[in-house]
Amino acid sequence: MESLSIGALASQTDVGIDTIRYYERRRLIAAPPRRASGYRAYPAETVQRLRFIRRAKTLGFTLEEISELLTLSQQRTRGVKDVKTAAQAKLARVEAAVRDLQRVRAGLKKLIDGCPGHGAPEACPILKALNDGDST
Amino acid sequence: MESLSIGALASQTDVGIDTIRYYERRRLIAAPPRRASGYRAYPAETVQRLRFIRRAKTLGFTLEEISELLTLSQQRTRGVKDVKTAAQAKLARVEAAVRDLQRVRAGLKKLIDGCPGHGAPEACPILKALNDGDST
DNA sequence: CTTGACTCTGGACCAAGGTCCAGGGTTTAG
DNA sequence: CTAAACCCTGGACCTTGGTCCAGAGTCAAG
Repeated sequence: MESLSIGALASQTDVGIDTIRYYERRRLIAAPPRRASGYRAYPAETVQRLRFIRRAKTLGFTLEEISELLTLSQQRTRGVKDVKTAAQAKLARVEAAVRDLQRVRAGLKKLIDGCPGHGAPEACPILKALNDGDST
Repeated sequence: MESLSIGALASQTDVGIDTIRYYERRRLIAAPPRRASGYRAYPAETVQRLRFIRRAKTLGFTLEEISELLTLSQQRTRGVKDVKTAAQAKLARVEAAVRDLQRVRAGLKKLIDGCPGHGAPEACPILKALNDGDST
């Protein structure tokens, strides 16, 4: 059996050593067997697991959510349904976040477009809106 | 001169007492004069200032950024230009965040649409993408 | 005067996701 | 053999924006 030191694992997955140990504490990856010296000896498939985590993170999943995905993905058939459901729920949260940010974007843009960029503070709609309310 | 206790200020602005003291530590609001008892005695205009902060927060500004806005808005004419510039910079950051989230949204949606929702894990594009990469 | 509501300070604590450190032991190349 | 590079543990620390607490003092109403 090939086994990897934590350093080798870190460089193959581009995940920091401290982060790998942190994931172990968070139980995202199993505690690996140890050598006589106490060094962690990872089975090769841990590479896959860490890459899974990395990719899920770029999709915006939290570690908590990834933990659930990992558990679900282990179940042969039931898992697939639940994974899809979880992904759909996440999609809904992402879409809500997009809408929130777009509302903010529109508010900011409106203020900026109305601001001459010079003159007295009273003439600046940005300052005016912040001071007087009506910051739609 | 009217002056407000911290509790009165809190209820007029809908900002928590602890939060007001926190803003004082963060120097978003000036340390007010004290009564003989040590109680804070706020001038009436602090209400405006706290509302300014609240509105800027709903526009997505961080406390750090709000601190800058407040400083800038105090300067008579130079301030207006800089406030506009700061708002534009913030708008750019918000727009970048929207784009990031939309990229995530598209990635998630694609995976979900390709997932049958049942059957073997190998047939699920969500799990496949997370395991094998290519999670565009 | 008494009671309850208010305020003070300093510091601890929370989420999330790590990062870094000291003070050791281990492994490996030369 | 030695030095560099690696690894171990436990715990402290970071960011952001607060929130909560204890133990003490103060204020207003009745």
